[in-house]
Amino acid sequence: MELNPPQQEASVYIDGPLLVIAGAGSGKTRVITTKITHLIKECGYAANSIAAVTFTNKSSREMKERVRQLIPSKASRGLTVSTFHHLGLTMLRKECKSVGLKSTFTILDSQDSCDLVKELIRDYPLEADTEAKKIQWKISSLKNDMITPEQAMANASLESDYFISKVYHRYQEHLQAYNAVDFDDLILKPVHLLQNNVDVREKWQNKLRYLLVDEYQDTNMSQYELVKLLAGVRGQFTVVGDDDQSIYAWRGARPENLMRLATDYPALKIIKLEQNYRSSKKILRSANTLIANNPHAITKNLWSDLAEGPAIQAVVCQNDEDEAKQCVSMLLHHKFNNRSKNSEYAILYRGNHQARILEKYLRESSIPYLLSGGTSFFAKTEVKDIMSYLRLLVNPEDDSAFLRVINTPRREIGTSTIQKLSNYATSRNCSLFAAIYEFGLEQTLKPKAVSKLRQFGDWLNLLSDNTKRGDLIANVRQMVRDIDYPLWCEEQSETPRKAEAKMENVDELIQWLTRMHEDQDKDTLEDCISHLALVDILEKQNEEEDDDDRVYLMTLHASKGLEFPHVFIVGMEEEILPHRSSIEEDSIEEERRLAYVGITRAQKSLTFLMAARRRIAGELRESTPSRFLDELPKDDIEWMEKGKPSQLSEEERKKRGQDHLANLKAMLTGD
DNA sequence: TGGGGTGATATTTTT
DNA sequence: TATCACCCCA
Repeated sequence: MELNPPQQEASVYIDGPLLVIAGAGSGKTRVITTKITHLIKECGYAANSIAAVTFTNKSSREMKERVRQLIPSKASRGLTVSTFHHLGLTMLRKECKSVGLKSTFTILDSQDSCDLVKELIRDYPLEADTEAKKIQWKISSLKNDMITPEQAMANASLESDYFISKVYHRYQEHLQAYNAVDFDDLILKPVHLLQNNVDVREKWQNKLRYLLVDEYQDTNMSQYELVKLLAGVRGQFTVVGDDDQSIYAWRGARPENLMRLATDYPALKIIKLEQNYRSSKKILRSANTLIANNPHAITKNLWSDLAEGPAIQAVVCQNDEDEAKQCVSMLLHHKFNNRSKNSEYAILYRGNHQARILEKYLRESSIPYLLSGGTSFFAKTEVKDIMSYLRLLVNPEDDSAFLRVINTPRREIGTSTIQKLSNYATSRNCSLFAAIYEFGLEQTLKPKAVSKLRQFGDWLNLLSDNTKRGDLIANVRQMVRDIDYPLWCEEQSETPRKAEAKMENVDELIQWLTRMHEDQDKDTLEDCISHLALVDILEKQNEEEDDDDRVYLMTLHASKGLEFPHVFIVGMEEEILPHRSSIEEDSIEEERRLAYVGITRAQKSLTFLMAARRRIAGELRESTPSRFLDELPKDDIEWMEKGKPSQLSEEERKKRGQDHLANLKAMLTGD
């Protein structure tokens, strides 16, 4: 398939900074990947001087894959396709000395940093009403806005803000002391480095001579700054985004960054991709009509060449149970009539809790589904355990890893021993690991406890030595054996099946390590581990499980960037789709964009569902149809009411419903 | 150490 | 109303 004229223009334009406004389904990834190959093949750019930046591991993987399809891997060797955070990490690894980090620095995940905040506010029990999660969130917001603790303290007008900035200050001090960074630092530290160090800045500007950024409307302040610093005055970059798909302002994204570019780079060229290759005319018209209710800095007229398509359905159900039931039954009907596969359907909703009831009915009808947004692979205990061992192996000073691992599996080192060890380490201002071998420890601890600790320390030292010399992966496997981890898994699981699943996860982790070790020429364990900490294997697992045919179940947020032939959006009600708090905070526009994102996921058919009554926080409440439904073109929407109580008794209806489902199932399976 | 009882809490989430 | 984190006790 050929590129259309604006796509073509965007992929060959290299005379200066370029902003591509890419409407939903307009083929932006194709433009980016084509442009990368164009830069390498036609414009003489070395692959290793090009960086394409995305937000998620998933999209960066996808982009890598698509580049691979376009040019031989030899030609793209050295090309950077990574997330913002990966790019930041790469820079930090190379420049850690300049920002006061030892090369062994570790990355705290959100759980770790939350624990750290919790620890920090423990000393202020009076202020504990604002709990750790919220404070962590605010610290993160400040960091995304590039506000230093000092600035935050100076700006704080409220007592609570002042408190938060004080915690922020201490938080940063502790990170420094731990030789650790959090996710936000992966962007922020490189930004500060490039701002303050001309040599380093020029070095990176010369290394990365062309930048491409995807989903630009999702960049926050620090990411904007990073791109700007890397691009420099030369301004050789292409950014792609869509202001109508900005749905992450609540976590610091600044969609106005799109237009800010025009100010910062007067030479900015703007190209719009307005042909949609995804949705039927009716679906696209609905999306356009809806989003026209938002103010626009950039006008855009998305059009489609595809068929008119079937009417969009809006189904009013009795209550939330009924809504889920109708949704599943309509899906089943549709599937039967169109002989389609489960994987052609997606059910989208505003909040994760809405998934539960859908799951219930999907299970009842034995429809397999894929729920996105479960516990991430790295949040699983077994993975966290092994990761902590690995982190400790790389950096024995990593206290949080030490604490997690010291008595897992059990080593008969109890809380009181650890408490004393920790006190001692604090007084000597050294790491927990270092404290094990201090002479003074014998005064506070029983000899038995000391010998247990040293036994652990000796083991770790030996393993660490072996790892430096011998085969990395073999040593990791040896470690898992040494600690009898399979046995521990069995003890921790109710069923042998679960223990097995845990060990499979451990194995998956090691396999990832192996792969990384082999193909990304990361020869040291520490490189592998720090990279691994940034990769979400869950996504990978999902993809692998994808080949069986399942209905997709996900939030509207999670659906961005995806497409499905048939889409159901449930909970089209006031206080849910414009969410209640968004109504209160007067941020309807982002909610409208969220609805827009949902609608534009659909290729062929689109169905809205709503419940006339809904259980919210245990209370049955009347609900009003979402205002967004009123904003859609009337002629394209077909309204219907379902689940009206008939003369039949509740029992009878229930039975008929089940019979109906059973019939459908029989038709489908007994085909 | 794990289970049970209790109380708070109820958007969206990636790295 | 349902879930979850947290705490305490055996």
